[in-house]
Amino acid sequence: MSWKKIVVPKNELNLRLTLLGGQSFRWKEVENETFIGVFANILWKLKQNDDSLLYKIEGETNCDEIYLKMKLNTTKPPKKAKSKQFYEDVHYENLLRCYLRLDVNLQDLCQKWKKAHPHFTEITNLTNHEFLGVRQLNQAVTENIISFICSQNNNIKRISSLVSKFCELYGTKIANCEGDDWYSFPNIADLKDSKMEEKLRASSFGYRARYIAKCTEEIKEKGEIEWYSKLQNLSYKEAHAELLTLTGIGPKVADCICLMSLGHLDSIPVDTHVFQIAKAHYLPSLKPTKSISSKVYEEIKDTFREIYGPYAGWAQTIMFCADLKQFQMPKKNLNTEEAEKIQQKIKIEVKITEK
DNA sequence: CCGGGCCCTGAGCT
DNA sequence: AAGCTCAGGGCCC
Repeated sequence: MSWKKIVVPKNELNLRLTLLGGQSFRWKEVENETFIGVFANILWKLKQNDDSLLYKIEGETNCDEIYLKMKLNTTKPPKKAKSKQFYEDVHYENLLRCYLRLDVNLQDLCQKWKKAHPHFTEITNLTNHEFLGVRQLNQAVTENIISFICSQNNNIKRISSLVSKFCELYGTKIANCEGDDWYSFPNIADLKDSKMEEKLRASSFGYRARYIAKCTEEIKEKGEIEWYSKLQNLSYKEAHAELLTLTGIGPKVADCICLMSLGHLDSIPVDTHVFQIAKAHYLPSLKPTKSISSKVYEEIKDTFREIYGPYAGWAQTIMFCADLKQFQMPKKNLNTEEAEKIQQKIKIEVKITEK
């Protein structure tokens, strides 16, 4: 298959930050500006040029029906297609549009957010606007849950290795590409394994092994897709409360799941990092503590929601990404003169946006 | 409610 | 070189 394209201006999409910024842990940069990874049981290669997103299918197993049903409200791609090729292209393009939420106009949202609070203007200017292209991915629920159980007390690099280990253990091999074997992310039905906890411990999941083993069992009992669909249709608050009943899922991970795979885009995952951002720019009265109390947690969520509105979670993802160490501009490159110029520019823009 | 100790692991620092 | 802290938390008391 050759490269196919979807027209998307560059300011609507920053592929690297979107795929590698800690939302999903399944993407890898294989060569300059080309990314490879799996969703919906399909192995994708993605890259960008000036006005388009380019994609190429490197392999697939049976398409993930749960993903299709939950996200596109169908179990099969449409059959009216003129030819097989046409039918496939429409199918893949729809999936990719869905995964990247290309139906949402991000530039419009960013304009609103800039007006909503000077901090948003500040980070986008300081980082040369590249973070405005960070999109909120629409991920598979099971993958999202397990990935973020792995994320606790952990860093992106190790989370990625745990997630890919999990797929090797329980997923189906899709293809070998660029020297790596790529596997599907298993659904709950693929996880019939009474020895899961000890296997995961042996693969260095640590105490998360027990959480994953219990949690997946609990999801099975709740009915997996029926339960997921219910969570999608509930209000954010109700869905969040339901998720807290699962072993290994606390307030922060529940918010990640609401935001990243259940379509509750006003959900704000508050971790230590977001706490720091909140303290620095929104709630200076916050006192530094070792753990975030539920009262403070709610206060931070409410504050962001009030300022940024129904897509507040997406705004938070952009702020989080801009704050991630691995994406920060090296400060050495900015001499004081340049830094001052930028500061001046921000002040002017802030004044404009305040009006 | 709140705060603290504990849980696994590996990287980075001292 | 061993020991420390820290990293997108959660559970239990």
